[in-house]
Parts: sequence; structure tokens; C-alpha cells
Amino acid sequence: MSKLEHPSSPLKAEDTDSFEAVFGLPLPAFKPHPQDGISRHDPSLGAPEAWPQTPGFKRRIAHLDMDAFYASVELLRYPQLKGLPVVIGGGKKSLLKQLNGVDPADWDANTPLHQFPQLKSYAGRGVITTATYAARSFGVGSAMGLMKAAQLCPQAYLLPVDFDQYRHYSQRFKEIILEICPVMQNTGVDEVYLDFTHVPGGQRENGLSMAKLIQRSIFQATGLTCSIGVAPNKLLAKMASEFNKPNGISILLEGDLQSRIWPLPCKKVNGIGPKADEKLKSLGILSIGDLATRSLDTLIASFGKKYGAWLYSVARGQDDRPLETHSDPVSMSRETTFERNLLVAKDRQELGEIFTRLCTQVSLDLQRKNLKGKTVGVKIKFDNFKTVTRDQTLEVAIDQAQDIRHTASQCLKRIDLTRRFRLLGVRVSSLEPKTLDAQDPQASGASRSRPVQANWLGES
DNA sequence: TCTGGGGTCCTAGGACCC
DNA sequence: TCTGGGGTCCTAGGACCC
Repeated sequence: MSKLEHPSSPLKAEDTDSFEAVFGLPLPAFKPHPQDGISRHDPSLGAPEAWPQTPGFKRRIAHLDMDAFYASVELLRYPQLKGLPVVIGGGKKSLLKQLNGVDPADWDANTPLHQFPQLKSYAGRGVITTATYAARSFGVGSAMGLMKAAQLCPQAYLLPVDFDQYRHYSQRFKEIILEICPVMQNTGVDEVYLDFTHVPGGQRENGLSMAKLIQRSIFQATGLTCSIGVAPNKLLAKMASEFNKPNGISILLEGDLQSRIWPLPCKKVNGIGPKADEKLKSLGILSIGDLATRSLDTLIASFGKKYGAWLYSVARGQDDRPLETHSDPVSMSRETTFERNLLVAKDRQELGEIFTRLCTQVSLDLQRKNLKGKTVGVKIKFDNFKTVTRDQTLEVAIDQAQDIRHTASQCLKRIDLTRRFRLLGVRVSSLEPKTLDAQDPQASGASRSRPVQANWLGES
């Protein structure tokens, strides 16, 4: 932190002069901050959608990733757990409550350690969502079953997920960022892409100054740390943000491709998952450098036209995707894994209640976002983990729970349910904004035309 | 006592239309 | 009477991401 240029050093002339030369405007949306004199974005003047591609400007794209976000937020609330192994788990709240008789709602910064449940006293389904770094050193991590984690680290404390809290901190750190760099792409609660290219000071030290400023501003405002990678594009920035975790910054230049990217295993690329990685390995391609030795034709022959061509460009560090500063939701869904596998013939009542609850939740989610959708679908995961989906598209978009439930039960009828299953899900897609015109007769059309008949659960 | 929940995007076949 | 060829929409499944 000793070499910080911000906030004390004045803005250099080149930062603004070139901006003015390009836009013919004196930095309309930026003005010096009264405290440090650094130009900050003024939200009241509106944010640009994206920077223009400008010859002479080095594209400087950052990827910012909060460190162990959920777990770190929990540690802010329960500092007595700091330094100890803690996992945030998908266990049901009621289960956690049973473990030691203390309701998580009653925890606070003074709760003694013995009132937090530990993995060793947990029995049931569920996986880890996030683990603190102390817990990760035992080999436990995201997506691992809680029971398996209990074997590796029985003394780890187990906390329930609290999405409201995470969303709150998510908004907070993104507000901080937007004050400094207004071109931001949301890619989840705990990470964003940023475009420093034309932000005043964004080119300084190839983006290091700006990354430091953002990192420190977030820490001062929230007490949370993050890691930032800055590179010529999103592909490389994403990888760079992992180089120096936690609380690190990595700056990647064009010339660093061979030395810093090629040695990495293919799996590190955002978009190469377990399946593709297996296939690459079977072809003798272990590292990104290996990938770069293969011809375009070879890769297309093995992976298809689109994915093969994408792999070819990935190996060369090429990626010209712009940041997407807006996105409309495509679908909304709710699903749940039961505490035990259920059978329609035996568990009709329980399934009916779960089904209704899922439809109601999706309906409320849609209404909260002022959306409705034309396609309704269901998902079943059987006891053997085979997943099937069915969906149906309606003439009119809907958002009411009973309409969703009616269409979803039509879908369920098309699935053979003589086998036990572990998960039920309900989804609405083909979303469109809800018209605010209350007079619209179509708004309740689906409900009106709904035939009254027994559905798959034998209810009316 | 294996294996969550909420998403996005892609593919591929069939229906249907011009 | 051989295989015409676009285009779009719908559906099911699957890979991948956080």
C-alpha cells in the first residue's frame, strides 16, 4: 500500500486531455472530488453505456472478485469466528436450530462460540456455498457435500445462507465502484467487470492506480476485501483476478500471454468446464499453451465450429466482447431438493404443498420485478440423478400463481412419475415486462380460460 | 450419508411457413 | 415422386457459471 498514487497525486494532464481530444467535451460526467481532487463520476449526469473504441487508447478491462464473499460478510457480523474454519451451508435453518437449540436469529457479535453449530453435529443433505480461507485449508470448498466436508473438517462452524444480507453488501460495493468507474458489467452478487479505458486515471500504471483506488474504497466502506485483475479484455482480466487472491491486484499486458497464461491448465478459462477439460486432456491438451499449438481446423473437427473456433482464440488471449451494462432477465425459477426422496403415489399431499409453494414463489419473484412470462416449465431430478424437463408456451404471458401452477401441472403430467425423485422445480421463461395497463383484458385471460379439472395431484 | 439453487447459452430436431 | 431452401418458433437436454 506504500506506493499508492491515489488519492494524493493530482490527475495528470494526459488523462483528461486525451479524453477531451476524443470526445470534444470536457469530461462531462466527471468532476474532481472535494476530498482528494480525483475526478469521480457524477451519477446525476448519467453514465455512458460503454466507451467508444478509440485508437490510441489501450483497452484496460478489469475483473473484480470479492474474496470469499458470503463468508466474509458473515465474519463482519460474527467477528468472534475470524480466523476459524467456517462454512456457509445449504442446510435447512430448522436443522441448524436443532443442533444446539439456539436460533440463528439470536446470534450476534457476542454469541459464544459453543452456540454456533459445527459440521460434526450435522446430519442431512446440503452442500457448501462458501468457506472461509481457514476452512479451505482443510480441503473443503464450494459445492462439496456437507457430510463429506464434516469428515475433512468436523470442527468447522456451519452457518446458514442469508441472501438478503449478501445482496445488501453486493449493492453497497457496486455503488462504491460506480462512483469511480461508471462502465460496469454485473456478473453475479460478488463480481463485476469494469472498463477503465477512458476513465480519468484509468490508464495510469496500466490500471494499477485505479485498481488500488477501488480496492481501498471498497474496504474502507464495507470492511470487505476483493481481488482485481486488469488486462486487455474480459477473458484475460477474469483469469488475472485469480492470480493474487485474496486482496490482490494483477496487471496483465499483451506480452504476458506466453509467460503467465499459457502455463495454466485449460480449466482456468471461463467457459471450459469439466466436460470440455476431460476431452481436451484426452487429446493431450493439458495447458492453454498446449491448446495454442493446435490448428483451427483440428479444434473445429474435435469441438464443432463455434466452440472449436472459440477455443482457438482463447489460446491466443483474444476476446473482443464488450461489457454489457444492461441485461434483461430471461427466466425465473424456483426449485427445491427434498429432505428425502419422494414418490407421487405415497407423498401426494406433501408434494402438492411443495409444488404450490414453488409456483407462489416464482409468481412473487415475477411480480416483484414487474415481469410475466409465456413459457412455463417443470424440472424433476430422479433418485438416480437423471433430470428431465417439460415446458409449454402459452398464448399470453402470465404471472399469477394459480395460472403458473395450472400450466406446470400440465407439464408434470407428461413425465412418468412412478419413480422416486429428489428435486422439483418450476420455471417461467419468455419473459416480458408487465404492462401497467390495468384495463388490459388479457392480463387475466389465462386465469379465466382455465378449465376446472383434476390435475396431476388429484386436486381441483 | 455422495452430489444446492438460480441462472445463461447452445444444439438439434420437428413443425410450420413462404 | 430423388434430397429445395430459407426462416422462425417450440421443445428437451446439456454444459457451464456463480
